Order: sequence, then structure tokens, then C-alpha cells
Amino acid sequence: MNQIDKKSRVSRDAWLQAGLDVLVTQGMEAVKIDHLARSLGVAKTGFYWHFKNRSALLDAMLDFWEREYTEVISGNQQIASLPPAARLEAISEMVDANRLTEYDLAIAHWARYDEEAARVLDEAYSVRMEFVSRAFRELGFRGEELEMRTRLFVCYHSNAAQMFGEKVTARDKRIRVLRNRLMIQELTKS
Amino acid sequence: MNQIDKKSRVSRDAWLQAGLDVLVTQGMEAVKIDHLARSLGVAKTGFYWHFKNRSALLDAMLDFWEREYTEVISGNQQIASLPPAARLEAISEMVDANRLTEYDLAIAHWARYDEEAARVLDEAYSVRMEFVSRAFRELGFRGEELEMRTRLFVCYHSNAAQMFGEKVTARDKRIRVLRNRLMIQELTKS
DNA sequence: GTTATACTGTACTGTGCAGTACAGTACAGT
DNA sequence: ACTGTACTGTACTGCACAGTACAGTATAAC
Repeated sequence: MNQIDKKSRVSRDAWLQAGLDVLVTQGMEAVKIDHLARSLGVAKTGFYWHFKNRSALLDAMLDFWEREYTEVISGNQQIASLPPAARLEAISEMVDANRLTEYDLAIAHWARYDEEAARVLDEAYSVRMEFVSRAFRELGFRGEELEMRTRLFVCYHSNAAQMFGEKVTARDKRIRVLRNRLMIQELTKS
Repeated sequence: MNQIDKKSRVSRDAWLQAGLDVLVTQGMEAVKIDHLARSLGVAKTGFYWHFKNRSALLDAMLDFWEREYTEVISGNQQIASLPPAARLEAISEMVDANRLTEYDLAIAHWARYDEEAARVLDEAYSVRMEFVSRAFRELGFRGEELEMRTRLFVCYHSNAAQMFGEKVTARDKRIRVLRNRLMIQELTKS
């Protein structure tokens, strides 16, 4: 028995992944144990072998998102070694190419009435702001102008995919170049 | 009996408003008839005098949002008569001052699994894009650059309040001025 | 004072879903 | 072959909530 198809039965990860899938498409309120069970083709009892209760799954989903995100953004050595402008460009590209903000809408909504979700979301936003702010700082921006650019960059990249769709055409790429050029350039006086 | 306290009992509007309040704070899934009834201090039966069922309330909420929004943005004559740069500035200010995007997160989330909500949200985004695009067009921007600025402006203003909080300090106002200055200035070559 | 309208509350049914009890089974290690 | 781990299904309880039945009440119009 090899590493790959080790589990023919429904593992903890399968439940977690099913939960995450529903989270993206319908939000956390739609994560129902028996629906997940049906979509996995098994009875729901097995769920309770892996998780104490529904809440434990939700915690695990939040944990997953937290870890997954911070890993990609701050744990990427190639990006960290780039000069600041290229670093910002690389983030733009990654957010477009991968679906890094796929869960954001659902989590932001969840955070409205769940303290732990709010904490995790806040933390994620802080990490993004920190990272982007450092790049703009290295480009020479300070004070309110630094804050302005950081917010603009983070806000756009955190939400654009949700608003303008997933497809990334050649035109979208040229627009991205223009956008980043605008964001890093000096303000003309008054 | 005067116009003002015409209704000492719970009117249709009161149910609608209660629903909208919950929509903002907890999302549409949390709009439960008996919860609304409890918060209004009455039994839930009266609800079914005003609305056929829960779904009818949800429709009414969506309708309300649609009408409320388009009225404020495109039906404002003072703003329409301003020159383009001042018009954009005025939108920025209004979005900051009033809570124009209060419902956006909940509706965007709702739109993930409800066709009608998706339609209404799409329409609202289109109205915003149209309006902003016209202003940038009058400022001389064209093609991909026009698209880039429009997306950036609309995306920021639709989401910033949700991400960075509601408070608008003097510092935030200065940042807003800088941001708008950046958005309307020409791109330097290469 | 009668009647229509606009509600009100009590009390019910039905459904969807969380969670549990319990008995069975497939497989891996010994 | 034996045993523990990791599941599986059937069958339940209990609760939250949508929606209904029905009878009562306050007000306004006639």
C-alpha cells in the first residue's frame, strides 16, 4: 500500500476539504454535517469520529485558512528576495493566478458574528498590510502617503477577484501593469 | 391621529427594517422570523399578515437595497453637476460619511448562492462602474487606463469601510485627498 | 353599534439538522 | 488467527425554525 491512495475511506482531511469547498461557494452557515456526508457518499456518523462536533470542524477550517495564507505570503523566500517594486508586482500576479482570496468573502462575513473568525481575519489583514507597507517603505514612501498606498494596494488585491471575476485575460495583465505603475509612482505636487 | 405615530402596532416597515438590521450584522441566513418577532416584542404570527413567507421578506430586503442605492448614487443632482474630479471626491466623501456600503458584504455573500441577489449586486456594481468611468473619461483617460482607474476606485470604495473600520478621523480625510490625487493623475512614462 | 381592516397571541404540525447509541466491518500490525 | 484502530450504517432523540389554524382585540368608517 503506497502513500498516495492510502485512504480509500473518508478521512479527516476529506471532511475538512468538503467543508472548505462549501465555505467558498455557500458560506459557513451552509456547512451542514449531513450535507457533507451526502456529498462524500457516506453516513454522517463518521464525521464524529474525526471531529468532536460541528464547531470543531469550523475551527479547523479557520485554522487551515490562517496557516495556508500566512505560509504563501510571508513564507515565500523567492518573493522576499526581490526588490520592492518587483515584490509588489509578484504579489499582484500571484493573487491573480492562484485563488488566494477565494475564502476572503466567506471569512469576512463569518467574522461579523464570530469572534474567533474576526481575530483570524484581522491577523491576516495585518500580515498583508505589514508586508505591503514594508515594500512601499523601501520605495521611499512615508507617513500618510505610505498608509494610503498600502491600504489601496491591500484593499484592491483582497477584493478585486470577488468583484470582477476570476478570468485573467491578456488585457487584465496589461491593466495590472498599469495599476502597479500608478501605485508606485510619486505624487505630483498639488 | 397624526402621521408620525400612526402605527403603534408592528407594521410591514418595522419587520423590513428589523430584517435589514440583522442582514448587516449577521447576514441573511440569520434572518429568522421568530427572532425578528422576539426583537420586536411580538409573536411571529403577525409577520405572515405582511409577508407571504420568509422568502418574500428577503425579496423585499433586496428590493430596498437596490432602490436605496441607485437613488443615492445616480439620483443626486448636486453631484452630477460637479466637474469630474470634484465628483469623484464627493463620492469618496459620501461613502466615508454615510454608510453606503454597509450592506455590501452581506449581499455579496448572499449573491454566492442566490441568483436574484447576484443579479441585483451585479446591477449595483454596474451602476457604480458606469458613474465612475464617466468621470475618469471626462478627465481624459481612455482604454485600459480608464478601466484600471475605474476598477481601482470602485473596488476601494466598495470595500474599504469593511476592511479598515468605520471611524473617519482627520488623518483619514487627509489620506483620502492624497488617494484621490493619485488616482486622477497622469501616469509617468515607463 | 355593526362591520371591515389590521393586527394580536396561543398552540399546533412538519422538517431539517446536530448529536448519540450501538452494532458491524476492513485493514494493519503483531 | 487475534486485536486495535479507523472507520461504516441504521436508528434514534432533541431542538430550532417555517408555516398554519384559529380565536381574540383595537381602531376607523359607516
